Amino acid sequence: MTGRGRKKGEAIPQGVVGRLPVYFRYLSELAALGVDKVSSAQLGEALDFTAAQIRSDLSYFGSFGQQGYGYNVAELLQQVRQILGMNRRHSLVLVGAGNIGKAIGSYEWFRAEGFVIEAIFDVDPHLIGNIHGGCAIRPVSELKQYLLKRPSDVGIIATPKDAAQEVCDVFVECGIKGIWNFSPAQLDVPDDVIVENIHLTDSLLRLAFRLNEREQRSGF
Amino acid sequence: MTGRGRKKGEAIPQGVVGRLPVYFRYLSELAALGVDKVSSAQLGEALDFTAAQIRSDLSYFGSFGQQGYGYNVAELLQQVRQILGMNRRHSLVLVGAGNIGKAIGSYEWFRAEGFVIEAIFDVDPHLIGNIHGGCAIRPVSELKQYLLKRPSDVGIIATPKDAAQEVCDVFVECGIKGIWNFSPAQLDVPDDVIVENIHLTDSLLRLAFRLNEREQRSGF
DNA sequence: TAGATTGTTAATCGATTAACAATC
DNA sequence: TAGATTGTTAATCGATTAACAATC
Repeated sequence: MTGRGRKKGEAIPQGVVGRLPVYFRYLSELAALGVDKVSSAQLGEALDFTAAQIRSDLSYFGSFGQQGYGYNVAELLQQVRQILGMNRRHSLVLVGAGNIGKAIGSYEWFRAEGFVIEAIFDVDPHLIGNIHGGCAIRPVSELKQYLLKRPSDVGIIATPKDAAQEVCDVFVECGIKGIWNFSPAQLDVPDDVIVENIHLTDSLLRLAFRLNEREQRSGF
Repeated sequence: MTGRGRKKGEAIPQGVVGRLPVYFRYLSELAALGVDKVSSAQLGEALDFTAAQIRSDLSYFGSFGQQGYGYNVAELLQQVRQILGMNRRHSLVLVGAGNIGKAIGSYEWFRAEGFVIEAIFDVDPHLIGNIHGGCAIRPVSELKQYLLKRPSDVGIIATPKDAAQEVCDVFVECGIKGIWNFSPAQLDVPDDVIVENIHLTDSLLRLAFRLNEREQRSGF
């Protein structure tokens, strides 16, 4: 029931962390379709991983399958949820109510999974007071004061690059430990603060690189 | 001048591809600040990589530095641009004019770097004809016919999950070789088509996982 | 020249995979 | 029971790093 118990305390490799949400996403789909069992071989086939890798990944956290049967979809999904820390509510604050901010703020899935945006901030005086996803937009000058009264789990940065580090500093000062950064800035934070970046430009450039590589390969 | 020439033809490892845009981003910053030289040690310090890794990454593509000096920023930036395939124009079509679509469409940096959105499509009849970033929004029913007349390098999927595969299939059918996917769908494409995903939910879940892990470590 | 830093090799480290005993 | 599939070990593979000769 404990799986790879000997590894307790060891950090989980990046690769594993990266695949867990993929497992979650696919198991959710299977559950929604009413599928009730799945084997590591089937998961691997669908997600383009090897079966061994999936079993090895899961074994960092426990033993969730049954020999000769595979995994119960609902149960494994619940376990993955647990592993990802989804079984508690997370409070988020969002800074930046431009297009990206609005996109994030209106993603219903987040709220449904317990990631609740509690407040939205922006510098633009024209936006202040507007309601978005049930939240009034507040002036960013009040961010610090707000956070000191109502601590938050995650701070979202959806500002232009130039404002990003400044906002980040306020987050850190107010005790936020998780930052979700949509700006192209490379944020500087203390060791105990976790930053997850969505760098759109990096993503597009990786695509451009691979397109280019592909052309060289076939083109001539 | 050729660097690791012996490796010609070998595929470039994922890790290297992932770091190239980071180099590009930082070199752009240095160039904007007027810095004219940089060593692998300084790059490593700033970006949290080892100096050896940076030199090793670059050596896949050539020899761009000088012993005892380091790298000329402007020159290395130009080389990285070249490596990433940024020295040519890319045409993009965008499907989905919701918040995310609008965010992408209004990102000036893309256009400035030669990634030009040529057309925007949506299903919503209310949006048809609206101008966004210089583009009229067209009905998605015309997507195929449009692409057959005006081939495009990259197709962007900014639709809800349910429409994603369908749009993807049209892209593939019309010869698009690069797909930038913002939907949570796991797209099914032929081997010669490159998909670059921006999975917001995966990103948030990685953050949640690491926050959770952090708490276990320190919390008790 | 002396000092600095590259590009590359060899050594190390870590992640993936194949194989299989355990067992449902 | 026979067949299937797990969790885990050992082998393999690949990526990172340390070290250094080359040289600006």
